[in-house]
Amino acid sequence: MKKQLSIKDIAKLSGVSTATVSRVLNDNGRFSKETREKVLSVVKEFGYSTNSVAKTLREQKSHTIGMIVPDISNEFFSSLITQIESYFFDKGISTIICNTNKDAEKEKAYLKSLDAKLVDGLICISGQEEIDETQLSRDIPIVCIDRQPKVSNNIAIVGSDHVDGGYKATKYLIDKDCKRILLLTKDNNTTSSNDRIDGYKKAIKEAHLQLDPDLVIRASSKKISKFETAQKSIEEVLSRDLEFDGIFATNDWLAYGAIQTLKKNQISVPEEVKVVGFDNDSISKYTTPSITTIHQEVNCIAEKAADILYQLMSKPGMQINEHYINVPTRLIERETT
Amino acid sequence: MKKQLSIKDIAKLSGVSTATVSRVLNDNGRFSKETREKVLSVVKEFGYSTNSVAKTLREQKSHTIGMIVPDISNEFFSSLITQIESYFFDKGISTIICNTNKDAEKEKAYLKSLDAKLVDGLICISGQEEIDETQLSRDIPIVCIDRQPKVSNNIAIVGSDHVDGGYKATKYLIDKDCKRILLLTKDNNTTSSNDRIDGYKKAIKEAHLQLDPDLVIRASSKKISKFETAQKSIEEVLSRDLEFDGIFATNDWLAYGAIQTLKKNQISVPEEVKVVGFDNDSISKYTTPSITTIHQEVNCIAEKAADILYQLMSKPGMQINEHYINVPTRLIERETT
DNA sequence: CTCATTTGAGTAATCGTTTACGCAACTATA
DNA sequence: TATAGTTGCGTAAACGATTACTCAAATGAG
Repeated sequence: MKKQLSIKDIAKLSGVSTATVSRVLNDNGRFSKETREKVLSVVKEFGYSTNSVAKTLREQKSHTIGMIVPDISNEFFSSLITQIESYFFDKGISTIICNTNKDAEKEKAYLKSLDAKLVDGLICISGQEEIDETQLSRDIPIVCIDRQPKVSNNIAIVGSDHVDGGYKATKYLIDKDCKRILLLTKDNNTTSSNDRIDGYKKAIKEAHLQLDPDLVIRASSKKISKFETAQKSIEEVLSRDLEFDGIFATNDWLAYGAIQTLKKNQISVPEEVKVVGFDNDSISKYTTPSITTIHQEVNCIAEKAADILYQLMSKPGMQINEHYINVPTRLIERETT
Repeated sequence: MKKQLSIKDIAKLSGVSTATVSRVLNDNGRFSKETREKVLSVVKEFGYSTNSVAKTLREQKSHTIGMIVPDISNEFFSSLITQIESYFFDKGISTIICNTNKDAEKEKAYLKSLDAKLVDGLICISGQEEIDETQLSRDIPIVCIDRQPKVSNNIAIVGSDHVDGGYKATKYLIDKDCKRILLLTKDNNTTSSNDRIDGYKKAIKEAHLQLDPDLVIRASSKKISKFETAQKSIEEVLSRDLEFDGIFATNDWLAYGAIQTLKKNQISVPEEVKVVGFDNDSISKYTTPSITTIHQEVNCIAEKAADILYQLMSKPGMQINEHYINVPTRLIERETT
């Protein structure tokens, strides 16, 4: 049965006080070279490592950030996570990733738990509603990605310019001579997809095309994958004999599902219908035909979010000068248009 | 500036001692109905929530488990994570997910950090080497998934029966009349892929086919995606004019990459070459042709792992009776065979 | 040699909980 | 009316670190 060694044990073994051991380990305060050697050798020999719970309690600082994410299996999210986590790791800060599975209750619970764990910062990625930072017991620095806070007191919001992304995608289809463009999206209510839809509408209006509500499909995605959601929606649309010559899908898996369904119905892409997706997910790159899509600059978003959060954490009381940081998107032309 | 309330504040506000507040909040010990009401109302009014760092320090129990995973963007892993996390969430235990990005140093650092955070249990998923549980300062219950511990003292190892999976895949190709089956795998050294290869060899030998080392491709996957890895390997194989009529790829993205590359080279699947993948990743289901694959029972693996860990956590000192829990795989027939 | 300064290290308070222990005030029993 | 048992709650000691205060000893300046 292993027993964790405490700083007291090390103090006793090195013949000094706990204060001295602490000073040596944190290289903070005064001690002679000899005591240093002595303490370090004891630490090494007996394999002591500091109890970070006690350290956190005393310092009121956990050297840890929390990250709330709706779905780690989403490629865009997992890239963000990986990069942000890596950024903070290099600074000696560890990351607690909380996967809420899009469950609002779970999100609340995790928010509370992170708060109680004294995390030094918070990154909140996407989600159905605003993030409710009001229930936090302390003023924790927060950065949102593709998400709004409830009271945007001193919270930065980083994300792609989704309106412009949606606009670019739609405009591109229009330029390719599409007249009736189907908008395919899931029925969840994230700010990012709403923005993309706004971009779509903007482009349609600007081109003086008819904004046909029938062409806007908010597909229910209960318990089924995005692919299947798209499949079902397109089958349904085809059965209604609704005419369309272009599809803007608000993510690549929807686009992919749509394309496969069109194929199955002997409708050729891009000849009869052109398709644009969103996210530049691997699937868009590797499928045949490869999917024209709107690329989000994940690296840039991750870096900006991490940078801002780190600054907020380092300088308590710092005020954010820019609340919204919009990162431009990029259209990637591929075979579906 | 918000200041976190402590139990002392609540005690003062309710006119009782901290002990009583604690007893009420944990419903543990004796107190009158009136004090209960009083304390709870104060708690509600002032929005107190307990500091779990202090609680953890005092209880020597964090109600938290750690999970070490090489790559959260892998679909199999992210399913495991989601399910295990959900299992423990329901039991009031939160999960810290650590993404090591396949970096051994990072893994060590995170292991140490989780140890220092006093996690009550540990799940270690896959990885290049054995998990080095010897550097832990306490006896933390551990369950490995597709992974070996360094000293398998009292550690359960859960996972698919990869040998059998590899065998099934290969045997199936053989039954479909393939004579020269290419094995396509990444050059990383995980136990699971090694096992799959063993299964391949077993099937080949059993059928008295020639075990041609040229047919075993361990593709280098440095800095490129699995798809590209497969692409490169197959191009290379084709340029060598190596003959083959079947491919067993140790995961679905490799299979997918291989299929697309064959197509590009006017080799038809399944007519000229039949392909079997592994994992039953979404891609295998949704691509055309859909990929025959070996399904891993993620739900079952996740549940078993979680169950065992939870038991070990609940009954300290409990001995594991079964060290290896092998979950059978299932072949899913699709269009590539 | 004297007095001021620097150096090294110990003492004890603190962070916010939980809980063993003790004790007064009730309640119940005979 | 004693006495035993129960109930409600407060006191204080942990948990394992950090750090503000001390203070003796060593060092330096004049």
